[in-house]
Amino acid sequence: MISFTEENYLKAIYHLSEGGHKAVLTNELAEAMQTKAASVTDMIKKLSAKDLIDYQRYYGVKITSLGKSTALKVIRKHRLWETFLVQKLGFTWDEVHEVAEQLEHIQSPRLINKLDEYLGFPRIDPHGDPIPDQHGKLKSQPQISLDQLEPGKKGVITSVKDSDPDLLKYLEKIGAKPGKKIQVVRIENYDKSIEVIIEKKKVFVSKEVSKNILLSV
Amino acid sequence: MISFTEENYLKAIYHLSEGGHKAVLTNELAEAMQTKAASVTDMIKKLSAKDLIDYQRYYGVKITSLGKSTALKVIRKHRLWETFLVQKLGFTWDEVHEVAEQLEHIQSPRLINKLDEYLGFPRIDPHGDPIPDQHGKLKSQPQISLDQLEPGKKGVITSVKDSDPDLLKYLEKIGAKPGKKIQVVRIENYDKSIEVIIEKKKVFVSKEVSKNILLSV
DNA sequence: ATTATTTTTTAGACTCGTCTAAAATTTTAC
DNA sequence: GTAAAATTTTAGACGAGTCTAAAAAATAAT
Repeated sequence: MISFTEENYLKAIYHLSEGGHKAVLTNELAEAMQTKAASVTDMIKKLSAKDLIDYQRYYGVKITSLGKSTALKVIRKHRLWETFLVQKLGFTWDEVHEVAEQLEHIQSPRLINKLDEYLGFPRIDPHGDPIPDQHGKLKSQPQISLDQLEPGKKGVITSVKDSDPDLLKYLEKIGAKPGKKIQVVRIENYDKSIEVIIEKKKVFVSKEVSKNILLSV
Repeated sequence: MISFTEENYLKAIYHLSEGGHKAVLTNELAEAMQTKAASVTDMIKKLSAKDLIDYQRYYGVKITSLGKSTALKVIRKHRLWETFLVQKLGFTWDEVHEVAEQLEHIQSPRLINKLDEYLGFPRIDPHGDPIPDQHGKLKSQPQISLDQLEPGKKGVITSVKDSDPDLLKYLEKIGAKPGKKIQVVRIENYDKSIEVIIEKKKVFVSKEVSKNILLSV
């Protein structure tokens, strides 16, 4: 049986490795998990013993295919619960992350499949992130972040990277939600802040914010 | 902060004490929690230090009013989730207990109040048990168990004590669900099994089963 | 290429919840 | 009213997950 904590580590490794592509360093993981490097090393050994990650001392970890599908099953639950909270209970998209962090650990395949059905088998969550299937498989469309888009070019917002409530409330206010069209007007050379058009309105966003807005082009 | 385990102990103490009236003995609690008496003693000290129970060594524990409302808030969550699972996700009443045992520990007053609203502020759960309010207050109607009803007398099934799936499936089959009228025809002297009429049909139930069927008269 | 710095790992300890075995207390039996 | 039996508590230990401090390995600097 996989523990609550192990699931959280695995999820962090999945995200930091950008879906299992990069190796993840001990300190990165410690930062992400709000813990100390020594604790990470201990946990890494446990996950490695369960074949969820490949571990070589001093070289960081890589997630295995078993680890990846395990992580994606947790992410599936997280995103389905977020969808439920927004669509059925009337939460706003900046309120759901914390609660979903708890709900994602409920163990009941029957529950999650019934929930999926109840929600009408949604493909994306309220932040635009794709929802993995029962087997932990994810179809991901190619996407780039707003800071990589050149002036004049257009895209459609697919999702938002960070789940920080302040960021989400801000994006809500400027109308930057998944599904909306966005066009880059100008990039300020000094600080790389970007002038964009969203729903016919001109808006300025900082480079920091633009890195969190993901687009399909 | 109260832990997952502490919540479970407190709930067990509440139930074993029949709502806080009786003192609960260490061994009773060990039996209920599927653990050893020594472990119970340790946990009792922690709950006592948090003023959730009154503890005198060798004499068992009594739940305090703080402990009682804490337990009832957990029970509120349990029963609201059970109601959700049955009413919205299409679970049957014998399938919900285990999942609700997990869901009841989710910490989010906002979530549980939104859920309550979404369900239309239900007063009872799928087993007929009353749902406590936000403050951990419970209105309980007086009820007796079927084995205490005399021949010829009638009652309305209010709830079912045990949440064992086999019992619930059996009661479903014989039509003994909350809200149904029930009349005692005869009590067999030898084994105290009872012949009853539910929805115009004669049914025999054992004493063991009859103790789990609660009625208002 | 040797030293200095950063990163990672080990060693030992702490809390939580659990256990077994032994001691203390209460209850029951005679 | 004392002995036997049952119950409860203490003592000491263990695994999970965490920590601090120190050692080891890798990376960067001169």
